[in-house]
Amino acid sequence: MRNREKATYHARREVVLAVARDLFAERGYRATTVRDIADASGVLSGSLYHYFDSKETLIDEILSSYLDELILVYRGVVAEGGDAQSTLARLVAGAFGALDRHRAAGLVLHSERHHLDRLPRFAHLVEREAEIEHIWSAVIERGKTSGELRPDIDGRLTYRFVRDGVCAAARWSCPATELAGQFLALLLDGLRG
Amino acid sequence: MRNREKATYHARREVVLAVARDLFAERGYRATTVRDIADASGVLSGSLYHYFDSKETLIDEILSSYLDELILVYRGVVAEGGDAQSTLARLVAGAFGALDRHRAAGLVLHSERHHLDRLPRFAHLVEREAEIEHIWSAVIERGKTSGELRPDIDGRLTYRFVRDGVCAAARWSCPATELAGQFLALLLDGLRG
Amino acid sequence: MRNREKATYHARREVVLAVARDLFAERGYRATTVRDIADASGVLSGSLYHYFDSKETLIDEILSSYLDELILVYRGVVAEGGDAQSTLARLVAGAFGALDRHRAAGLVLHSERHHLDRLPRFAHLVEREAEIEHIWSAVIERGKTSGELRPDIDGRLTYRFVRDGVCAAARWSCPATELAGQFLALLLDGLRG
Amino acid sequence: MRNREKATYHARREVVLAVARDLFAERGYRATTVRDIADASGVLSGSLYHYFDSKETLIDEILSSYLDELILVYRGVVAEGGDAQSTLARLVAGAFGALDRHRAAGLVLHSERHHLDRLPRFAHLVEREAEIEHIWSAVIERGKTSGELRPDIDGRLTYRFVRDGVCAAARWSCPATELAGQFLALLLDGLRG
DNA sequence: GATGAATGAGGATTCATTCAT
DNA sequence: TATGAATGAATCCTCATTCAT
Repeated sequence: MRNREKATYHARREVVLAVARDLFAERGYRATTVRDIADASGVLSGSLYHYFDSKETLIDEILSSYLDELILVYRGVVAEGGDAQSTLARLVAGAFGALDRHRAAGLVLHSERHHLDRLPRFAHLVEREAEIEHIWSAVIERGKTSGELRPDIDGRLTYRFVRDGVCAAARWSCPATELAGQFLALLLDGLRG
Repeated sequence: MRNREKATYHARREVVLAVARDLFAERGYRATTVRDIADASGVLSGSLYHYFDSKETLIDEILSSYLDELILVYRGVVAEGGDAQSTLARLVAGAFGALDRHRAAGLVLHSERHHLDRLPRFAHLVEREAEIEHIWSAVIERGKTSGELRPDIDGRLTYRFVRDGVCAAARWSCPATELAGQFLALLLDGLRG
Repeated sequence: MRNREKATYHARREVVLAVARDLFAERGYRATTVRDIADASGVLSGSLYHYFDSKETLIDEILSSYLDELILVYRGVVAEGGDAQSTLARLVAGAFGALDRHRAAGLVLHSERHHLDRLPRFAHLVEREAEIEHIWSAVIERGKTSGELRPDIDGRLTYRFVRDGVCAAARWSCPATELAGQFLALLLDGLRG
Repeated sequence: MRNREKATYHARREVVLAVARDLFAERGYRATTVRDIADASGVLSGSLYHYFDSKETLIDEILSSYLDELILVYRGVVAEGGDAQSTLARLVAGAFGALDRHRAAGLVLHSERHHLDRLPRFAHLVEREAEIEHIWSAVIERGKTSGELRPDIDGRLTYRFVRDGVCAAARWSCPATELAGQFLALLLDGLRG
């Protein structure tokens, strides 16, 4: 039956994707071979190409779905309104929440962003990250203008610290909410409190 | 003359090392081939092996000299004494100072630490990083005990944020001292100031 | 069909193995390149790695199957019982029989045993050869005790002469049974008869 | 002074030759690199080429001096006359005596004869070995004709067993005279005595 | 003579991808 | 749709030999 076939196809595609996610997270994108993924998925390497055009398509889907969610969440946070501080709080919470659901993507992005960014294939990653950076920077700059946040700290720089700190956190085994809490505390009030 | 030859050898070795540093920084360790380095150094690939046993030796030397300096600097900072806040200030300054002189090492460590850590060849990196982590954690914990620093933030987690933030900063084109200043301000007092 | 595919795979694997056997026999193990084997097998060099993990695996399989058969044959001979002389006769016959079916293995072992024995990968060869040496020595020593064989000749030394003589014989174009006959006559009664 | 220089040159040449002998014996010809020899000789690799045209020249000299001596000894033995048995006894003694002074040559010849024989460069080895084989065969055939030796054993085959047995013996740590004695006893009267 | 850096062809191995079945 | 053998370019590394100094 047509539907059953479609469902099967989709189910297997998801299995492969999930396996790839795990392996990329564990070993890194480049260190994981297509055959590794096929073996761990219970299919043969040739069959992978029924589901995905290439290894790049695979990681692209993993990364894109992370960035898509991230952008969606961030846009939602900003749309909700509120002062800069509470917005930042919700951005941080959103960041760790998304990371929790896309650990592999966070890890790969953290480890291999530089490498991937050089490939034309992944130009759209750069664009998406630029939008994210813009959202954060805008919030911070608004806080500086309103006097909520100190004026002597660069928004873009701060975002970068945040971005890398969040991704790095994917490597640590610690509940997302706890990480988010500590991170926010540090970000807003610093070690001196 | 003997001395001249030695000097030439050393000079060319340094050229190769510098070229490797640049390429590793730009493209990443794995994405840079031995031939890339040879080409850019103006020698044939086989000639590289006069200077370095292997590609791993090359990156090892780059990373080790960074971590060696880092440990030296950090030990000096701690030995100088002072309260936790001033110690942290000097640790941050030291971190950015060392990074400035070892940009490639910082970048590689940031991007490929996960991959390198899995190779037995680089077990010593893990050890060295553990010592560094210990130094930082101890300072933070001391500050918490003395009341200088807030007690609700985990020292090890904080160090990890710092470590990744600093390494990530190697990718940004911004003077080290400015980065250090912003970073320290953020670390101690947070965005709210 | 599944079976057909398996059969094809196996058949081609055997082709590669046979080609490797011939080339190793003709040129020696080290002097034969993986590409030589691939070319002579009608595949590309990369394809060899579907069938064999490495060049070492290839020679290992060739040598192991020889030694396995040799040990099986020798154990059978000893289990059959009989006096020392008749046992020796059957050992010699068995040696030349196995050599006839594993000429390449005999040649490689003869020419490159010293080299291979130094590689950890081939430690098991040493063990297997030790067992073979033990079987032969035991038979000779038993003959000396029973008075069938002269007491002034060292069993281990004799076995070594036999081993190298047999392997060397693989290089000569002469029917195995004739070789075995001449060899046994020489071994038991010497040139003087 | 001219003589002094010549003497020095000759002395160093001998050192290199001796070192090469030892390394070839220990590791085999192909497994020993020119640099290994240079290092162990206390010269630099480039300097080796003042003394020897090539690695092949080096092994050639080692092998040739062995075969030269062997031929000289064998010719002397035959020229001395005597019956076939005593001639054989002196041939065996001569073989082990020469082997004792040229262990490396014996080992290399044993392990890599097949490989070297394929190179045009070493065609003369084949010729020299043919002469040696001729000498031995002639003695054995003479013994068969005179009735001293049994007529059913092929002379050439016997010589081959001897040749390989002797070379193989170079690998065993056992005094040459003892080896010669055991070998001769086995050769003439066999295990049955 | 002596040096030792430089050469460059050639070695084994890997792996994303293709395609006939 | 699924298979899995085949591809072939690319990778790191080796080493006998040369040659400017």
